Amino acid sequence: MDVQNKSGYIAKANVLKALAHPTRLYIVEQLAGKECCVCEFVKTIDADFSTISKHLSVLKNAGIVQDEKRGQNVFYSLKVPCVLRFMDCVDIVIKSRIEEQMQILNS
Amino acid sequence: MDVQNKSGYIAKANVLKALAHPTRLYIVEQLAGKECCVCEFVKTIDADFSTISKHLSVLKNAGIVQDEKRGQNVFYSLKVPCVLRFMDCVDIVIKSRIEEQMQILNS
DNA sequence: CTTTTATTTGGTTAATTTGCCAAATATCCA
DNA sequence: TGGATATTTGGCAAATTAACCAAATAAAAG
Repeated sequence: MDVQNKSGYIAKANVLKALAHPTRLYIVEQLAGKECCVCEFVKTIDADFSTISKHLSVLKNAGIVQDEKRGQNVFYSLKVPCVLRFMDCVDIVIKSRIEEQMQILNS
Repeated sequence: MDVQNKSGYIAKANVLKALAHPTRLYIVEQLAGKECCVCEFVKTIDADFSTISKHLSVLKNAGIVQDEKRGQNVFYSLKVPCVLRFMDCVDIVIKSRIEEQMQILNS
């Protein structure tokens, strides 16, 4: 890994790091195709609202979501919808792991 | 996020977490289409070989790569090649962030 | 203009991750 | 067998991340 590429890998890793949290994955999935108000996440996620706000800001800083204030509320939406495609591949990884476990059990 | 889905999100996040490190991203890219010996990573990555070995084991435990010992060497290969598709979308996120910076500068 | 509601920010502590060193393992070669 | 090479594992200290509480900010309603 030569020096000029190193910062590139750091930048890429930071994007993935922003997604690599159960609550943030949930948020991103909820944002598939629609925008959501912070207030909705506060209702459905079992965590302090300040914690939820910080998760949203991690996603925003990573460039994955964008926000817009309207009245008292802040609405978040996906800025780069291709992140939703990650989920399919992640599911394949998990399924492949489960199949492996099954094979071990049946042998 | 109801309770039955919670562990699903944790599992998915763990897969992404395994990818969310510059060194591990580099490793995964190197494994695109070919297998690599640990010894090659030891040559090209500027870190202790024990550190590299641990990164490989993180990827292995996540189910992303597999290993095979042949003689003195251990060869790693991608088990779930679809992870390579992540890179394209990550690049889009980063590009979109850069374009945004440009617009701010030009306004 | 004071109060209420929605959200963000600051600060602290606990948990997790990372990287190095040293030691253990395993294979190969003399 | 004994030594050299390749890789993994254990352990520890430093760095990063996460969660909560309390306080700050901002818009809306009374």
